[in-house]
Amino acid sequence: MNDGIQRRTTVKDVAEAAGVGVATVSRVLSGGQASAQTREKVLAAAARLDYRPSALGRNLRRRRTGGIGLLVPDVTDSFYARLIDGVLSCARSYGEPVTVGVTGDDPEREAELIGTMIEQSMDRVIAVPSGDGETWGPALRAGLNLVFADRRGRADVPSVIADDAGGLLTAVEYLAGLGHRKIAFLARHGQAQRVAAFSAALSTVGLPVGPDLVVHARASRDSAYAAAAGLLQRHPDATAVLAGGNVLGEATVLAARELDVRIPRDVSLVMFDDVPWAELCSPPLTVIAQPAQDIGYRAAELVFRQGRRPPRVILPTELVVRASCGPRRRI
Amino acid sequence: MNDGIQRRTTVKDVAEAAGVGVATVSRVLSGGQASAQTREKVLAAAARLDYRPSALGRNLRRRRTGGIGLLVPDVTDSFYARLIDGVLSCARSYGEPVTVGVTGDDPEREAELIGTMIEQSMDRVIAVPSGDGETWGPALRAGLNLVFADRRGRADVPSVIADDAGGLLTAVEYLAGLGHRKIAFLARHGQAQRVAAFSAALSTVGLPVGPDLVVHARASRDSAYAAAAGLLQRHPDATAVLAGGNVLGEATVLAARELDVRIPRDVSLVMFDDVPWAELCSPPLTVIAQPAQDIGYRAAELVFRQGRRPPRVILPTELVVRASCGPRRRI
DNA sequence: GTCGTTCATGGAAACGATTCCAGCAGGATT
DNA sequence: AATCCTGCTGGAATCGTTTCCATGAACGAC
Repeated sequence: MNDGIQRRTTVKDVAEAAGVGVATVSRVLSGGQASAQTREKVLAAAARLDYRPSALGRNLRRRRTGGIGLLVPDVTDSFYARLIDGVLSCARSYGEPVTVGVTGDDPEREAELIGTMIEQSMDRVIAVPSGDGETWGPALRAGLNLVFADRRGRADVPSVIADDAGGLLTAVEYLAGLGHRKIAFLARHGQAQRVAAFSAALSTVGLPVGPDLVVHARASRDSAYAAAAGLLQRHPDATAVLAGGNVLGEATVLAARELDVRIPRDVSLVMFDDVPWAELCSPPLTVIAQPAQDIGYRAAELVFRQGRRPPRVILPTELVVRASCGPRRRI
Repeated sequence: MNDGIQRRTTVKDVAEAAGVGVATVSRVLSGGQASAQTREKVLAAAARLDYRPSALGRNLRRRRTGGIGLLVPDVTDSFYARLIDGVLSCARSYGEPVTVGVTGDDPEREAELIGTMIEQSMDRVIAVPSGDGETWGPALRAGLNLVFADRRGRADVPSVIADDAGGLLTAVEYLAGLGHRKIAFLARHGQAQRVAAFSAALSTVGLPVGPDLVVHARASRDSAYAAAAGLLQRHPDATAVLAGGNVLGEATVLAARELDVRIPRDVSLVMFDDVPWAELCSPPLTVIAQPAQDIGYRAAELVFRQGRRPPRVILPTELVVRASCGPRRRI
């Protein structure tokens, strides 16, 4: 029984076994020119020794890791989980590893993770940015290939996002059509853009825009619950709630039950992001579906693309009507 | 404006700027011995140049990447998402990056990913193993530090798992107490161990054990749905269903609705894994809660631990009774 | 027959860090 | 005063790969 740890077989070993120089081995293995005879010898030796080139050596020489870094606020959130899945699925076809970091929507933690990425010489990074533009300065200066997903952080970085504005407008029109005049928005920090789209949608349908109808929560479930409960209690005149994400939607349903606010009789609810359980929920939730996986996949495609890239990719959203909205309640 | 890409500042630059040798710089920065005066000079120069040691150089020299690899069947599954979160949270305190791969419960893909890990010189890997023992041979021979999570793949690898057997026994006792005699188990591939525990639980309570009451599904949601629907149709005499995971539970609820099988009137359901939506579901689901995040965290702790490690860590599960189980229906 | 061109090949440098080892200064001990 | 020891320091080797460059052979053209 041999349970000793083997020394790694290197290109040198293969060269020796095949009776050629190391340069030739490297050339054959990376598809360079070589005579058929040598090629065969090298390949045979490599197979015999079960040789695997060390990514470390290669990366050091090339001064970059092919791999890609991925920064999301929360892996537990189904939306980001699907986004990650999309990125992984694209990266797999390139055979490149993906390193995942969780920012928790905290710019400081984000900056920390960016530092790690730079240390690792990651040259491709996909991120759902939480920090302001300047957090990303060092990353850009280090020359890494950056793509934002789900949010557009700064104008000079390409981004792949869902058509928030379109989805929100459809949802607001739908709610307005049901007679709702006071619609609240439960947002997550970092969704400034979505909040702006909400206001724009309100004024498009001719509803008054007030900042007091926007409530913010942090990334955690606890914070979401607190914000949702606060919203329902402090705004008894709001007859409809738009939840900015599935965690917020979940929190709203829970808080409503706790406070004995019935959906959709007392308050209507539209949630951003279609998740499997939205249909299982009681009542089934009307949602603005987002192509989370596609966002991840497209962002990965972009980050692998060498040449010039489109500054922005916008993917469509869709309002899926189920049973969580009804006519405005009588006060 | 300088938007040119900077050359990386190396230990050599710092040495030059501080007027010392490279060895001294390295020593100061990694906490070795140095006089207070030199230390200060080096630190100042490093700060001035915004020096960040390259992980590539370090890793090549050390012949290992500190980072950890993490292999799960599916990031979209809330259970594994939470497990990942636990691993990330522990890894963060060590400042080490985590590379995530998706196996899809496919041994072949798993072997492929193991290859990538070895190429990357990852020396720590946490995995939810899908392949048979021999898939992991190369990894062990390469000397990497391996810990299994959620499933125990082979005896010579430490594992962190939930107390499946205990949870199942409690659930089966509960269902038997409600009068159920024919309990079906909807399992995922790779859950052989859980299936065995199910059989054991049945015989403990004195119910007949038949392999026909166990139905298998693959990792995808589609496969889960098909399996659930098949189970409900082909086993009309089964009055209770145990779903081996949250995706399977979700599929069972959907299939039941589609087939007009009412829960819990027609069939009782217990699902493995407590997810936030279990409470929102109609009816709220009785579940066997698993500490998914803890499993990940503990596995990460283990993989970082240098010395000898316990061969197995078993974390408790808990039956959370909600409203998806009722007395045996009359046929 | 000689020259120029093409092609395969191998040695050596480079990437950026860590670490071994030798050198050297300065103080304590005999 | 000679010796030893301790503590700092810097040069050089090393990790495993890629790639530049020089060398040599083969071959066609003049």
